Amino acid sequence: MQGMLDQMRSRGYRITRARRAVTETLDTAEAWLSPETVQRRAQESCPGLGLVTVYRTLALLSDLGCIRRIHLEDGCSGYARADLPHGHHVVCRSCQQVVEFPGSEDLSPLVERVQHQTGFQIEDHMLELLGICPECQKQEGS
Amino acid sequence: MQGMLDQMRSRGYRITRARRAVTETLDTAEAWLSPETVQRRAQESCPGLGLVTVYRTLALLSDLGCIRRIHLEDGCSGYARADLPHGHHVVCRSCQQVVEFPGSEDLSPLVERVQHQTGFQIEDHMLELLGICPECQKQEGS
DNA sequence: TCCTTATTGAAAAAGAATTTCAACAAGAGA
DNA sequence: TCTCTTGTTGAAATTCTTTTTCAATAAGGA
Repeated sequence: MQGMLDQMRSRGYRITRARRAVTETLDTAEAWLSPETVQRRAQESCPGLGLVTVYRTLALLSDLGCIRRIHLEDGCSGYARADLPHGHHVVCRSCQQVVEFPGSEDLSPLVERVQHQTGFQIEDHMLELLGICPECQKQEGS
Repeated sequence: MQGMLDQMRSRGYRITRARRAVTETLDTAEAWLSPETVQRRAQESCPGLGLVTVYRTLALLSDLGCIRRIHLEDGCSGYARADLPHGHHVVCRSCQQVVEFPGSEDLSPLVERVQHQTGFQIEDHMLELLGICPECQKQEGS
């Protein structure tokens, strides 16, 4: 979290109350958050925080690579902390919990194959795993 | 394409001029299409086709598994034909061309690993490769 | 503490997707 | 082929989301 604010600072962005609140909210969240949820939670430490500022800060943090958009069937406007430069997320379908996992060496053979078969020059990939987190598994069992 | 219409029919949906046009548009497209683009193209065989109907038909085809949403950095409202039950797409960054490639045996080790490390019960995944298609590579060269 | 200027919030605007509803047409049955 | 039922359509209105504009504010260097 210090990391996020530091990155902002080092790139010349000012550290405001609003940015601090949004950043902290995302940094301490276990789950992916919608802009509205970010606003609601961040308002606890920054009363009156506007949704516009939330959107702007989300864009900023996203540009800095500090957070990453979560893509789901029904909407892709959620965000979660991104600690790893080339990380991906496992997402819980029932409670929105997210856990990041590192890279994708495992993908190399696949990328190679597709590159060959399609002739595409592959430069990037997006990967996301969907499932049920341990906590929700327990609840389902009962 | 007959396939898409057949699926609709067999599930009791009526085959209308509008649905025929939207379905054909998506079936013959080389690239992913936005709802607006679908409308524009489909209107050639179905004049006056409304955007509302396009949205409805996209939702229907998506439910039937005939098309799949394309996820990109800046927006996820594109759709492309999905022939393979568990296929994924390679997407060209410069011209939006898409090619489907089959499954993900390659992913099993990764899924296993993440399952172990996080305790998540992983049920599904989304994967998309991004790059430059052969045609656009040539143009870049010149 | 002062001053410059990036940042903020409110309102307005723009954009995307959904709901409502009367008119229409697909297609089963006569 | 004609009729009738009912699913489907398009237009308008509505809702929801995101972006732009702009005057007021506050961050942080001098």
